[in-house]
Amino acid sequence: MATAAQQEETFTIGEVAERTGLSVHALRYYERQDLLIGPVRRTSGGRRSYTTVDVDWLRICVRLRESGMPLADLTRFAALVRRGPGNEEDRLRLLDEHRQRVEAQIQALEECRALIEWKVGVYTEHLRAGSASGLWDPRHEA
Amino acid sequence: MATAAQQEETFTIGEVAERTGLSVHALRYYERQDLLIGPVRRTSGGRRSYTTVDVDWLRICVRLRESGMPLADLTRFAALVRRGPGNEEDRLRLLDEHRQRVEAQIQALEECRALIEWKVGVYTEHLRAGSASGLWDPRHEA
DNA sequence: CTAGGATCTAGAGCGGACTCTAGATCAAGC
DNA sequence: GCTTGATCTAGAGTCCGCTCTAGATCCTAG
Repeated sequence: MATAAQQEETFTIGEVAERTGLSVHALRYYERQDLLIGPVRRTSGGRRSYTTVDVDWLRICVRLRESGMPLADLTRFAALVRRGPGNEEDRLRLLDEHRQRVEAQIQALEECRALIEWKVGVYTEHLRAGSASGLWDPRHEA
Repeated sequence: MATAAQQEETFTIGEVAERTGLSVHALRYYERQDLLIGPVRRTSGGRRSYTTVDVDWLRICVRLRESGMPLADLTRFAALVRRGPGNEEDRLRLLDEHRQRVEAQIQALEECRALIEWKVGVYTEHLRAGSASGLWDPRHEA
């Protein structure tokens, strides 16, 4: 059965590192920080054996981290998921708060981009108009 | 003369903190890191006396920092400005590199926002459809 | 059987950006 | 003159998110 086969698919820490972009160090660190949804299985020899569920979750973590969610929040979110159904409002609240932060960030970045574009324009103009003449007052520019 | 008066306008470190949103500690720190365009004047008593030029520059710094420019880059940029005309290409390059990073960041944030919105949708739907029944398998959700 | 690389644990170290402390000095109001 | 609050310096401390180390163990290929 394809379904059964898929459920059994496991990965070493190195493979997970490849698939998520995290380092093996970071993966162990994340685990210590309790931000996986379940305890990671181990092989007979004591090596970590990750499932596709773990990998998917970690990929989400990576995205959320990239967008500035602190590890502590991810840990809280993981705890909610781990606890199972019944706290969806809490999860929703966490996500929604983060969405607001993300939107604020986008806003701020766009303003900054406008500032940069304006400055780039100023410099370009200066360069075009008077590259040879040193007639600017350093006090009035930045 | 309004112009002369404006040029003479000075601020204490506390006032600059208010106007830029930086803490007085951060302001002194920034100065140690050489990211002001000129040496800050001092009053007879040894207190810092900032000019409007300083404040404007610091506001730009704040924006660039908010968008993720490292202090080290700001220091380099300040050094270029301090050195005066003749290195506009360098400044342009610095800004342009940063603009690219900002754009990449916006991109990443927007992808993340999409992910969050999707997740929020999933949860909302779950809540609407089956808040009373505990029929989800924790292994298949996050 | 053995050599190599991947993995293990516990814990130390690091880089960035501040933040805070201590002890002294300065400045404005009473 | 005195108190109170802002500022000064030098340097230590903090927080975050990893990263790296050491020394041991496991496993796969030859």
